[in-house]
Amino acid sequence: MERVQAIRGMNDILPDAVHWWQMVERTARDVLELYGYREIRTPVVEKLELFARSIGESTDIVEKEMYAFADRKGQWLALRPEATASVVRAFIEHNLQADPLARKFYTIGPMFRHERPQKGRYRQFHQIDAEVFGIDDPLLDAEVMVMLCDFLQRLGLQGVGLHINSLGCPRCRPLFRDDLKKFLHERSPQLCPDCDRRRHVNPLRVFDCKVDRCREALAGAPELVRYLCEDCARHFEKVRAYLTGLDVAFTVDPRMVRGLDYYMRTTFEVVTDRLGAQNAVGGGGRYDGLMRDLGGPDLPGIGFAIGMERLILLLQQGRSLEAGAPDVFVAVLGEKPVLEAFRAVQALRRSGVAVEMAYGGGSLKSQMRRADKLAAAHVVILGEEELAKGVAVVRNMKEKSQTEVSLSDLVEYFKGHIVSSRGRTPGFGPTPSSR
RNA sequence: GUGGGUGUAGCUCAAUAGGUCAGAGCACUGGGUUGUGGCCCCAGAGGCUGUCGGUUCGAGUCCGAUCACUCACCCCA
Repeated sequence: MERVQAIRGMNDILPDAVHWWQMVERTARDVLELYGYREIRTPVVEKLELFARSIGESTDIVEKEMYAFADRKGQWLALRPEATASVVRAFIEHNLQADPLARKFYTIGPMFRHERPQKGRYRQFHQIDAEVFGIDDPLLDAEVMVMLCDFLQRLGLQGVGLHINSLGCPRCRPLFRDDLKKFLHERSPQLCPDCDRRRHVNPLRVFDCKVDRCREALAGAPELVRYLCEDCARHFEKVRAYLTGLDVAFTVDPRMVRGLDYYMRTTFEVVTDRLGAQNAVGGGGRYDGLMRDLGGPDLPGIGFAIGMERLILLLQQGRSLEAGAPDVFVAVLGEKPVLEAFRAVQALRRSGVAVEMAYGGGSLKSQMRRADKLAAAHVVILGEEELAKGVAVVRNMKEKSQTEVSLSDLVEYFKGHIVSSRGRTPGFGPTPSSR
């Protein structure tokens, strides 16, 4: 029989990996809510037009990477390739500007892009996405980046850098664009075919080109920073000053351009050199004209997205997350203690201790083996002798020590002895709970 | 979308120049064992060698296609 397989580039996340996802999501929610962000959930499918208008008709995402299709009534829809457009759409649609609490949003979920799969790049991938509307103070730009760094640090992520740039605004960018076009026109013969095409549709993107020939040809090209209008220049300056003031390390990368048309002024990326070609772990920027362009109020906006697959790939390079192992394994010897053992197991579970037991009994040896395979931290042994005395033998598997504990004190005992709790990452220090 | 590499049990890998070739280790299940695990011993389960087609008396081994994975381009999170 031929078997049905998952779609190319769309992956199952198996139980072994799910712990990482939960840990990352939990940390993200903790941090985001600390900064005043509230969760919003929008549909995975939207009208195609929404993305065409926001991301840009001539971007690669819209031109050749979207999962677009007509539904049964012939309406053009698309699987969302990113989250910003949907969040902005929802904000406009529900008139959220009337709600003073509705300024900072986050959403976590799957995005879809039809690209050739590669390490850290999949057709269904997941993003943690944050958006803020209605504030144009550069203080916010800095805060957004500080939060991003805080989050990554909380996860213990190593080897990443923050790159920032300013793309100017509709007032100053056209000047630069024109000069750049002129420059590219002159250098046209030296450019690779891709760039020669790009210089017409989206000239800024030639800066992204990795072909040596192009990079050489670009030497002496006009630099965006020099074209920034007074407002943009001051804005950018303040962003940098705030970041420096908060001891956030960053690099100004004048050649960093983003692939979505809506970005302006501040843009930033968190990059790594440990993921091969997919070096961006997270990225975002300001998009002050977007909400107006989508038919809403003229409110500024800024946001970023983090690629969860990439993030988890990086985290897994560093260390292993021990999860799924029970804190305690209860071994029962003989028939009589079974009920008492079951009651103890339940009491422990209800107090937050993860407990497993041997179904079907068996020799102590076989139960110990079972406990070992499950990597239980402690084994509680309850046999007829112990039952008669009202105690249980508690063995610490790591230290190979054991003591007798009164059955009524078991819960108390483990509250003080559980070291590894679910979902925590060893070595990172405890993840503070939000409550 | 373009180019390179790979594809044998859950995992890591064997299988002389096409000819008992479908194997091993780990993991898994049961037992050795009615009171102290990780070792050891025994047994068991698990693959129509990614799939389809071709060459051949005969293909895991050669050829083609296809699918998947992977790396790079491209793109971006």
